[in-house]
Amino acid sequence: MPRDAKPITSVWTRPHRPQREHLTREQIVTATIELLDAEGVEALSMRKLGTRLKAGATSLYRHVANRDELIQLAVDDVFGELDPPAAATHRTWRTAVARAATDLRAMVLRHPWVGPELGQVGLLHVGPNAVRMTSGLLAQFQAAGFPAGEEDQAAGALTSYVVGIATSEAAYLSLIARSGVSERAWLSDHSPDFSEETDPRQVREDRFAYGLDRILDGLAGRLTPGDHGGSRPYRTVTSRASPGE
Amino acid sequence: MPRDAKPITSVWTRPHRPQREHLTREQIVTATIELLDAEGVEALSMRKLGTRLKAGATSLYRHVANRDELIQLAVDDVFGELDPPAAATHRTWRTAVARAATDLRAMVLRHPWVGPELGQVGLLHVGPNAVRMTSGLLAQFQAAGFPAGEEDQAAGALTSYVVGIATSEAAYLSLIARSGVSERAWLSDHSPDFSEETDPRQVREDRFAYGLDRILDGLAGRLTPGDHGGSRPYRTVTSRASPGE
DNA sequence: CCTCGATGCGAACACTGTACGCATCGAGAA
DNA sequence: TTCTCGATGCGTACAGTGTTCGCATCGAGG
Repeated sequence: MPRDAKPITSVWTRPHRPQREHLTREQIVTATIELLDAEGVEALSMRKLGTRLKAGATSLYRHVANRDELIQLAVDDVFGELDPPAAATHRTWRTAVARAATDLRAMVLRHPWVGPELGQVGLLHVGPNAVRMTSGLLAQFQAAGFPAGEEDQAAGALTSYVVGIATSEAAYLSLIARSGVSERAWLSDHSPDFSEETDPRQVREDRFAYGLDRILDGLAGRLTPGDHGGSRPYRTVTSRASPGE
Repeated sequence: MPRDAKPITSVWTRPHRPQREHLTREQIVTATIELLDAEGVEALSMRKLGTRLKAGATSLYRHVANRDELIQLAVDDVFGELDPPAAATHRTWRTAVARAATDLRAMVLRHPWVGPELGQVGLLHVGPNAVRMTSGLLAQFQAAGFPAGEEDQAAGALTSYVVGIATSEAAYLSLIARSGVSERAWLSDHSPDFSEETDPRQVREDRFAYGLDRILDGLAGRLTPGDHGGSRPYRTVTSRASPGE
């Protein structure tokens, strides 16, 4: 023990009680999600998060490598809110898939920051909860009896649509929320042809349901009753020169 | 003029030549897009942008209000790369729409930062170029002869899918690019079942085409030859308790 | 009781967006 | 020509960021 120590603070002013109940990764992630939900991703700072947890900012780094990693953890955590997609059969696949899609949309709307974040990190390398969700969905398409190797593409198409529309919905809602008025008030201010009678929330839900049903229609066309795994070509129109990458 | 001025730098050291060819908003936006394409949205800083333009960082604020506004301008600018969707008829709508979708995907892949940014700001309030694109698409659906009031939802469903899948594709590609290896090498390292013969780019294009064709199939189901504007109910499966908002 | 790894955290560093005020410009007025 | 005045460039400064480092303190195991 070096004796040339020169304590500026006396022994008595020095804090003594336990520095802190130990932090947990779970606690941190939970607090992160709260903060993200409340103030958005730009407003998330390690120091703010620290004080919210009654801890020093740099203490968080004992449990989490990065701000980025922290956000990834938060993303995967909210995927845990979705209960694993129900098992389906050839007869019930459509309802099951529609339900999973609706749940996913609701989750993205509950956490408006999730959409953009998914777009920065990709859906695959997100974490166990996200994986559980996507593979559950895949299982539903397999149970539906899609041609071999096509289940992937079907599931991917569906999630792309859901995440895409829900993300833009969430952005729109956050924009309105930040302006402080109700959606209805905002619409009658900004949209010339908006009837006071229509329920904007219902409109959004109908839009979502419309697209969802069209996709399910299109996918159903790849199924014939009793056809389990036959192979037909599916390219009809598309495919052109490849985009610059 | 106060005479208590105390110039530290002598008159001779003071710069004299024209401070700068005047900056333009266009120049700034172009440089912004270059920087965003090259290094991503996190790496965009006003100072870096300034030096790249051989200008002081704070000079930019004479032409642009915000970093955020700057990014919005960049987003709208890249929408200008898309030529306005071609006019379509009842017979040609499918090819026309497919082409617009493919172009949009290519644009998002060229500028990987666009997807997430769209998810933060919403597609509508982005700018004239984006508006031109969406209304061009809408016109194609109108020409196709969709039931009245349904063109909106059709166009929205399609763009949601395209933006959704292209954004996640772009994120995946950026991830690989940052790791420094080719997509093929990355896949054979990270994906257990990956045959060396398959062309990963083709796979992605097929996935995109598959989903696109399914949506177009589903939408086509709402059209009957000669049916221009009749009204049928479209809800089949969906609609449940509304999500928490 | 002592030791030692795990944990908390204050201080510091490099960097960010941006407000402010001054210096300088160039076009039009006198 | 000379003067003026709005537009433009930019140096400085401030509050805030993520993250590293090293020390202080803890609590479990010998």
